[in-house]
Amino acid sequence: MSYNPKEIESQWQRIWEEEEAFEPSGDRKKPKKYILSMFPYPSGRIHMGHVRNYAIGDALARYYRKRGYDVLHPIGWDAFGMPAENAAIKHGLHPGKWTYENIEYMRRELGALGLSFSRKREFATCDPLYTKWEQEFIIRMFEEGLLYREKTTVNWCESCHTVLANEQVEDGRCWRCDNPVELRDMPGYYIDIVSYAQELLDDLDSLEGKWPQQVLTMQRNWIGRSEGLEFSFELTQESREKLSGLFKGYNVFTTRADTIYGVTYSALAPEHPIVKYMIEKRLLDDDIAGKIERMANMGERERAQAQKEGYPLGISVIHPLTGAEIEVWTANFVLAAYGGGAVMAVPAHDERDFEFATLYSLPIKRVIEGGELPYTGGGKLIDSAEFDGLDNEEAKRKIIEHFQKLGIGERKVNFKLRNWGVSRQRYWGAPIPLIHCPKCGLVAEKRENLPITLPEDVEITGEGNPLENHPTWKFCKCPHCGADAERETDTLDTFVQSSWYQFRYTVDPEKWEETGIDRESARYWMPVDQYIGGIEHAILHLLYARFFTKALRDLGYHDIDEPFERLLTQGMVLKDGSKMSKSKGNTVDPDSIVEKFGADTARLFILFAAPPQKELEWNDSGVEGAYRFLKRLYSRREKVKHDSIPEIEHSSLQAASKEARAKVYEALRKSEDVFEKSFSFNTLIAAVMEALNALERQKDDRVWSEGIYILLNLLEPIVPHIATQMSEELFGRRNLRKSIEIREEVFVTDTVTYAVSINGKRRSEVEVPSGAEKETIISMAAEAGSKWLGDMQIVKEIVVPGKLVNFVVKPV
RNA sequence: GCGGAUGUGGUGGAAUUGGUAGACACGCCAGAUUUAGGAUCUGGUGCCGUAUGGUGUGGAGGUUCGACUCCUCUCAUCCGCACCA
Repeated sequence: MSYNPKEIESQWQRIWEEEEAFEPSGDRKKPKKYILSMFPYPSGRIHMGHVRNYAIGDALARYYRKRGYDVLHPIGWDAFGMPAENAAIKHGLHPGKWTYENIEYMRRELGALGLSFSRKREFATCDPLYTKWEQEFIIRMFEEGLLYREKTTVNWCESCHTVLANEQVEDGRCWRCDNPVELRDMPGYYIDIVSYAQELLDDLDSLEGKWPQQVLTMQRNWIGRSEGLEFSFELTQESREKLSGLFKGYNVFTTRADTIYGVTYSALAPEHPIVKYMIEKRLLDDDIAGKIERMANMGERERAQAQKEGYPLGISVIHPLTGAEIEVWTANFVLAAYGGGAVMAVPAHDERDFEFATLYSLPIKRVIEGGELPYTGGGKLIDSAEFDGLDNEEAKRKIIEHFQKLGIGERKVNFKLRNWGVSRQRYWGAPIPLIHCPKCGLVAEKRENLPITLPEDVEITGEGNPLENHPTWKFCKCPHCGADAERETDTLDTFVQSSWYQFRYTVDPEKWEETGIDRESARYWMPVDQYIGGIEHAILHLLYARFFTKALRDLGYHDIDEPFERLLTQGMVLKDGSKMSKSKGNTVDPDSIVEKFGADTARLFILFAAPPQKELEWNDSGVEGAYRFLKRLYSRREKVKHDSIPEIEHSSLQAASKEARAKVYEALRKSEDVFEKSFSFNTLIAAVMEALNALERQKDDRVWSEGIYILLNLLEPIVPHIATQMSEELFGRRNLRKSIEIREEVFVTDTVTYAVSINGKRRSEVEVPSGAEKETIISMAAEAGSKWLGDMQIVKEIVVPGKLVNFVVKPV
């Protein structure tokens, strides 16, 4: 009977389903492993990236299950979001119906890959039961002041009709639809992630070596901590009067307190309140006011690329140490959202300040010795009063201390990270469970009324927020005073759902009604031992999920600090050198590969073609090669004549059989490192292929039986169907139940091959009895290399045990 | 501009971490089998050379008995950040 993947695969998938083979046992005395691949968005069909992601996770889950761990390996659906709503606009289909139909379809596709997921723990984030607990967390955050409402300038995507968080703007464009982002002033909800910035930064150290360096670096840069001095520039008397006494001054932040004596002007962001006030009160020329407004309204990206531009405001501040008057300008390179939207400018030692000063012929004053201006390096201070002669690093400390002593400035830590805007003006998301009461203000919905669900009867047109437009949904009573009130119609960013799903899986499904996160289960299962997903989430999801973990911990839901112990970022699947995409027409449909070759072939190819971290180039003939290997493996059933590992006296075997056993056990020895550390499945598969090749070169039945017994054990996590089928047939699956002991004796050989090199160049080789004395080895090697040693004087002999002999020679 | 990563046959990729470079696979070549194609099997396959041999891990130096591996410089590609004061 030849290899028939379809039959074998559907049979085992059915059996696993019936046996509920992949549910965790719940036995808390067993060691645990929580293996999690990032859950998919139910877009409609799976793609090769999914296959890769889940093939890696499944291999690990199956490996640990076999090693006796209780394994949690769940799957779910990141089910809220824009595409469902777009489909609704286009086809008039309700987003919920569209989503659940997609889930149904994709569940079948993933099922056909034979992935060992816990079925009982599957959920979609749009399930009301999931929303219920999420809304409770949001209410708790609201009560603790961690979630707040504020009107600010936001990133607005006109094509998505919604606001975006900072992290979701890439190169000034929407991360989802690539539309340029506009700035708008709007009220919205924010989560105070910045108050966790320090912990989020510090705990990255504990992930060192367990997360890819690249991701750690990206997160550190995104959080962007910097330390410096914050002080206030006081306006001159005359300037105060000009501003009707409404402003005394403003704060600035600097990391270069050492250059304080080099300040020659100061600059405000065009959005700064003082600038806004001056425009409003027509304190500037109309012409200039117009130009400033145009600067302020430029998009983020546009502005970053624009030429430096600025205008004097006709006001001055007083230098806090020298008392000198300093001109105040407004400039387009000053960011409103950072450090108070104002800077002290030191053109001699800052490139931006220099460029600006040169452009507008502003004074430049050097205060640090060193190279050409602008000079940003270190050195001794000059022209800096009592700080002259100090090294600039020391001066930083001393000057900050000086400010503190005088009570005019503080040491300050600033972060680039900004608070997470979670409002979305869309329908298909989790409603924010807050209510606007004309008397009580913004209040939380009562717990017993959760979840607040979405209305079914909506018209989704893409114009405006369907919840806002719904005739009745938003009208309610205030939970405090009973007055007529209105529900919040914004829904939550979908990244909120994916920020805590890793905890939800740990809850026993029987308790899903009564609890959102169960402390005891979380303590047992968390953190996720191995998380697997794409690098594109290096900031977004991974930062939010880390933050949520800490926030929920502090709200008393569990005791975990970091959600993901180890992270593997898999590379993309490419075809013809570029990412598979419909627009390029270079996609390969997983279903058709499974249909033609079977799931095992797809899994084998994808794990064999490249290490998981690297990009993977899809190759049709490579797939056929994988299929060929499985066919060959399957046909070797006939070589197996024993139903377990037979007794073998190693020394009595012929050389080829010894060699085969050594290859088999080498593969076995390699497997632990591959599954637990390196994840280089490609090399394990190569080792298995080598072992099979070596088995074919020998004839001993017992060695065959032992070899197949072990190789199937190693292959089961990678190609589970064929491995289980053959194991069932040949060994009653006994070979899959536990790890197999390594027989060290197979690595002991009678002779060892030594390479013979002369001056580091390999010339020959020689068989040396194992255990030979150094002198024997050298003389045998000299014999083998005599052709090259003839007229030479041996200066030095180097013996690397078991490897080679190197003769260092020179002409006589 | 700043930061990070990667450069090994025609291709995907190995190399026990300083010790025989190119495992394993794809492709290709030759042969066997087959009515033919496909499939399968056997052998070969870094480059130059008929050959003894030479040469070879992006390039140039260096350390070492010995370097894909360590150091310096350099080139290329990819990724991330991008006025964060």
